[in-house]
Amino acid sequence: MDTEHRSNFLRTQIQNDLNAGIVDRVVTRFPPEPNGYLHIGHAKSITVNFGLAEQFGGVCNLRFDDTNPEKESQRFIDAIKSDVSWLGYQWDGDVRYASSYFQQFYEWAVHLIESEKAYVCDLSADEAREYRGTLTTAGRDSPYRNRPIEENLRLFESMRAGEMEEGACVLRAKIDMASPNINLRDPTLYRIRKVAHHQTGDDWVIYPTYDFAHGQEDAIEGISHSICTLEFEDHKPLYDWFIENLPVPSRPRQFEFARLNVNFTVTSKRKLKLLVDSGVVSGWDDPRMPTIAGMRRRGYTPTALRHFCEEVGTSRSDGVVDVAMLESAVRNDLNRQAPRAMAVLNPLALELTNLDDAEILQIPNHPADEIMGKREVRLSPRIWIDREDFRQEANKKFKRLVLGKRVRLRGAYVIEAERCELDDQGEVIKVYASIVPQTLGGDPDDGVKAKGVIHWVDAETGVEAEIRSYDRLFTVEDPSRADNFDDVINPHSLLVTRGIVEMGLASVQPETRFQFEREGYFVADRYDHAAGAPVYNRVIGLRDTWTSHE
RNA sequence: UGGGGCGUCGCCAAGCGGCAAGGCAGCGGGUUUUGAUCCCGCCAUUCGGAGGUUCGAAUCCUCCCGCCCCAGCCA
Repeated sequence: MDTEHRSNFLRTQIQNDLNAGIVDRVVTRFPPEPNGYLHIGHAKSITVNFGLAEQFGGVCNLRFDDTNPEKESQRFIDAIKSDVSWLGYQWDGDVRYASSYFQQFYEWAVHLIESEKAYVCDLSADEAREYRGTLTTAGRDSPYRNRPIEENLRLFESMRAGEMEEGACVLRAKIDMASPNINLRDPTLYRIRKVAHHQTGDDWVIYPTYDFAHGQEDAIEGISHSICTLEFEDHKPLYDWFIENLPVPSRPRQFEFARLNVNFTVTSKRKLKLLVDSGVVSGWDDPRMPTIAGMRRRGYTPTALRHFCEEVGTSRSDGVVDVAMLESAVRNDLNRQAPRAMAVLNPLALELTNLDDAEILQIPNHPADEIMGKREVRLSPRIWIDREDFRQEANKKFKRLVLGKRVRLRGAYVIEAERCELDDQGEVIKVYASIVPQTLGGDPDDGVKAKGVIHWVDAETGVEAEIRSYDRLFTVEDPSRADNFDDVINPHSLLVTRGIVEMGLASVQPETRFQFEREGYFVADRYDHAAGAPVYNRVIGLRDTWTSHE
């Protein structure tokens, strides 16, 4: 799919493994827990995992890491599958579920008990924490640590049979309570949770922890490179311990990369959920959300997202990527693939005093791509222009319409403003202008060129549309550090107005993207746009190197 | 002051002992019926700091400094 690959440590690692014959086929996996919507950080993980498989001719699985039924649901599974597909990736075979390996995990847990490497511990959560010690002091052995194998077997079976209450006990690995790596201080393998599971129903009342499940899931699926984020590096010794002490079918290895952070946005499920629950945004797929569903609705493209992830690279150093990089990727793709059209966001009436009958003009859909063809646009005596594009007087830097001066109507004639009407407040309510003859395909004969070009929409055929202009959700670079979310929410992140769009824009399919010339990129809303009642979201404005110079 | 990571241009990031890629942002200039795009040019004698090894170090060694992660029966 994407052909250019810049160097990074994962690609180097995999290439070396292939060269050395350590692996003969690359198999990766994207393993989300279905407890929320995917966000930009997951997009990174998806492109890394699927991208690596693609580059090296391997495959990538989509596996739901559903070991904690309390927070998970089918709704999230559906949303995640949809997001991955939308990004343009196809997982190998069927979707996998950690829950479909529960019986195997149970048997492996019994295996550990039988080899005296796991035991049932009756310590309460609080007691266990106390026994665990601290970062600088060793932990103490649980008083249940040396229960006989038979007793452990009996107790574990009892846990599984639902004869124990939640929290009464857990199954723990017997490793080293004095390890400087806290993950090795007899970690929990199984806990009792008497809740129905979205996939396995009431089959189980004990569920494996991430640590006990993940590596074995990878082993079962023959994952060659298990890629995760940096915070799991401390878990690798444990990951390897299970692989070494269990009769697993393969020996996957874990590699970690730094998670993606983007300034002016938050990427933690907890905080995103807070935005949704507090009503700051309309939902997980609100166009201002950094969720994949949100960015999709905003009008971002899969290609832009994939290129963005490739451009930021994959390394092991923590960093914060400038959101401008994401916006650049979006503009870059849209500039290439979005047809041009005209829409007046802030309508001001203009009458062409010397145009008797309407004309049909042929206007190119893309300035650099003839293949996109041309469209017919009607020009009648009454049109709309943007209020920002007219001034009664202005200095020479103002390249738009000024009384007594000329400007080019995009794709049409050069016009000259004659006079304007004001209301009681002194606001301009209508402009009268005349067409300069012979200027359809060229400059005026008298040599007085137009100062600039403005967009317009025919008043007779233009259609009123709802325009949703989005801006960044937060006012500060690092919103996650704010004490109170309310202090850093941008109160102007959504501005709803009514504009006039050219006729053709009213009947397109939802999610069709355009560049509204001189304004920015817009997308017909995925849900609310309808023929005859157009709703457009501003994806991103055009790059602007001028307003700050005025 | 336990363990594990990371420090290369404002931001991201290549580089793996031979003399600092690229992208984003920024700044100049050109083209332009989008103040867009496109094009051209500029933008780290220097790689967290200090020593050392070497003919030669961002790359190897030592010490120091800074930042991130770990004490869920979350993932």
